[in-house]
Amino acid sequence: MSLKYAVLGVLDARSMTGYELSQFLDGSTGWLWAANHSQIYPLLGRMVEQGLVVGVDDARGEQRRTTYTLTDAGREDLLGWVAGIHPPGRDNDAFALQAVFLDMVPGSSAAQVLREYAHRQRAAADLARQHADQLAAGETPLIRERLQVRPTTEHEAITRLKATVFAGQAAVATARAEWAEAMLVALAEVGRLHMDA
Amino acid sequence: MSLKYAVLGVLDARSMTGYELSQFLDGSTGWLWAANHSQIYPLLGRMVEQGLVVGVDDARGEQRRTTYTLTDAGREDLLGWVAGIHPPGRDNDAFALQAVFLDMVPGSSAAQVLREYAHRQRAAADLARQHADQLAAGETPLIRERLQVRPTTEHEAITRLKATVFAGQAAVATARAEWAEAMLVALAEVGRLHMDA
DNA sequence: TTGCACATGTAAAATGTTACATGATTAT
DNA sequence: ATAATCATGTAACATTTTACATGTGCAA
Repeated sequence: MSLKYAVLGVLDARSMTGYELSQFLDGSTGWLWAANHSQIYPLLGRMVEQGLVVGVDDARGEQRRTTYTLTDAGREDLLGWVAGIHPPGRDNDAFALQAVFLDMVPGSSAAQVLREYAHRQRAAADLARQHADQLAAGETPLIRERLQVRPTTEHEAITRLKATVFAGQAAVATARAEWAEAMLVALAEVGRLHMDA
Repeated sequence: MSLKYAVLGVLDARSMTGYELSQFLDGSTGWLWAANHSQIYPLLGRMVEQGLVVGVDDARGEQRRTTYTLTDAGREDLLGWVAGIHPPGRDNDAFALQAVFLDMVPGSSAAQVLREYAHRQRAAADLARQHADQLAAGETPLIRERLQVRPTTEHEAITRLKATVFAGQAAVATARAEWAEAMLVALAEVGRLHMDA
């Protein structure tokens, strides 16, 4: 269900083609929801059927393409979801699972796993912090479009709230990195559980 | 793939029936991987075929049941996975997605969503902290069985590492709760974005 | 005797990933 | 010309959730 609202939420800022949407959601942008284009194209079709978006054929030369725009019904659906309280999704964490068995393997392997994870989480935290800063400066690809339809008096509040979301993501990623680093410290202090040689 | 290793990892501590396993993984225990019994029974069948576990028929009266035990091949598979570095899984976070659109709805709704989330994360953090404490005291359902097959000199190191895993989970959940609380503060400071009346 | 815990499965649907497939446009 | 980017889809597979389905053992 969340993918649907990720799409509606992006289209609320501005109309896009399926291709633009799939780039936005392809994971490399560090945005909040990642999905493949193979999920997005069929979903857009279903959403058109449901009247949540309209697709306007907008060919450039021979290159066919469709630009999707949020309808009032789509916006209503989005607002209902955003205001609602939803049951928590699964929070299965593959790293935690691996970490709890790390005492079974040589200390050098365990340390490698932990360092790699910590490194990735630090990188994720940096990305999120950058995003928060860009948002606060009004430099993200969508924030200007979003603000255009809102009263100027609200602009500061809106950017502040959105920036807090990404700052929070950064804080969580940092907590995760510190977690792995705490395990590295524990590993070093107690000495190698298994001889490496 | 992770479910497979969650099962192997539990069976490494002690043999269990499918029912016991599915209770262990049913989410209410606050363990690291949750799954339904409808996933576990077929998986156990496949794992028997692959020689990772053996199932011993162990009927109690007329009540049929099968107890599964890790094989050497199963343990080897587990150790290989634990020592390896794996690509990060999806970290799509439905709360973050909802949070970034919270400026679109009345402040009272937004505040409710944030309070509910913060409350849940505090509860999750408490559970993880409790688990860490129980682990350190050797009181979790599996830690004693696990330690039985390990030299006494390693016991402290093993429990310390495992406790750190759950302490880390608690820290991450706390970071998430603080995230939501930071958004509540931002919401209050900038005033209601929408009039509630 | 009724309900709960034990015990094991299958089926259908939703969701997500990887691979396959095609063609147009633009920059080098 | 040729490679990268734009643009849109389908197919196969894996994973997860929800529902359906059955039967035993035990305690109130």
